[in-house]
Amino acid sequence: MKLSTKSRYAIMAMVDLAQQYSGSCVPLSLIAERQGLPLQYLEQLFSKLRRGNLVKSVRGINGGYELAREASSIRIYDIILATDAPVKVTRCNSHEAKECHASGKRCNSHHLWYELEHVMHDYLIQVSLSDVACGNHNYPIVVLNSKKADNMEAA
Amino acid sequence: MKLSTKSRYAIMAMVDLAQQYSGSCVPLSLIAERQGLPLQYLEQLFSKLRRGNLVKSVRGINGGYELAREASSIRIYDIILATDAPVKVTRCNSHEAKECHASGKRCNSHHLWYELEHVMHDYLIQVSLSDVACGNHNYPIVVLNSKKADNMEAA
DNA sequence: TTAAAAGTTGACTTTTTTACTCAGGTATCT
DNA sequence: AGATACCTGAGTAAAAAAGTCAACTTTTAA
Repeated sequence: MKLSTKSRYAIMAMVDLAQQYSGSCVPLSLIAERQGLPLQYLEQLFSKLRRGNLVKSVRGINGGYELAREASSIRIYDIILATDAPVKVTRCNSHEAKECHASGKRCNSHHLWYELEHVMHDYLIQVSLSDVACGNHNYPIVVLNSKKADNMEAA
Repeated sequence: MKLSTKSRYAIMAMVDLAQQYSGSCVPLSLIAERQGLPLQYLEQLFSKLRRGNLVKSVRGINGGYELAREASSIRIYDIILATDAPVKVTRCNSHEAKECHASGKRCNSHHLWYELEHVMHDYLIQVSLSDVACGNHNYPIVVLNSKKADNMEAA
């Protein structure tokens, strides 16, 4: 149950970018050095981040990267989505039930993974890049609607 | 961002066991057939489940497995813990900061993963085997304390 | 009491994924 | 022009996951 380094490195680099940015763009070589990440691996990741419209690149001398929009409007989930596969916990696809059970039906624990994915997604979508860059602590808790439905009308 | 099949198979098998049990124990070969899982792989997993005190084994002819206690008191997290590594999303260990950043300090997104792990753990600890076996839907939501702290006093 | 059924174990192998590296190319500024 | 930095795709070595093999133990029904 591990996340790949792709997203982790990408987030480290994006946080670094958000913290260091001060008007002019930042070359990847600086980020790689500061964060201790392989430069050429970062280049791959930023290629994806650019295609995902999360960063803008400036070529040529004194070139580099800058955030495409404000850090507070970039969700952590956006970064993961751009650099890694979407949040899928198992290989049983939430919509289609192929590969899920030999019979073609859904496996008996299908819904469990669906809800776990939802929980992860729900958290990652609420946290922004600026939250992480500023070191905000969010103290998340998971509320089950079936158990604690008193003062909540969530779906 | 995927969970290994170890936990997934183990949970499928445990759900099957919880659903099929009716007084006498159930041989693994039946579970393997019903769920379409490799028998000898299941044997490995049940060996761990037994060491984790989640199932009891009965040897000899007409032998098999049964739950060690009521399905409602077995948490999904227990099954994952017994068969797989604990819920760790990245390789930066929540307590020690080794491997986290080349400098030896914590990486800049350390806390994010800590909270994500917490969210997953918080969900998986609240759902029981019987919930899954009975097909209960729990509609979990994630509440951030910093944003929606109005009517909650959670830690 | 013996043979078959089922659990138990550890080592081994195959496959897939991860985490990079390499080599070359392109755009841009000085 | 040439240095700097972005950009891209292919290739690769190491690690992990997924599954297999073989041998062994316990128990019970015949």
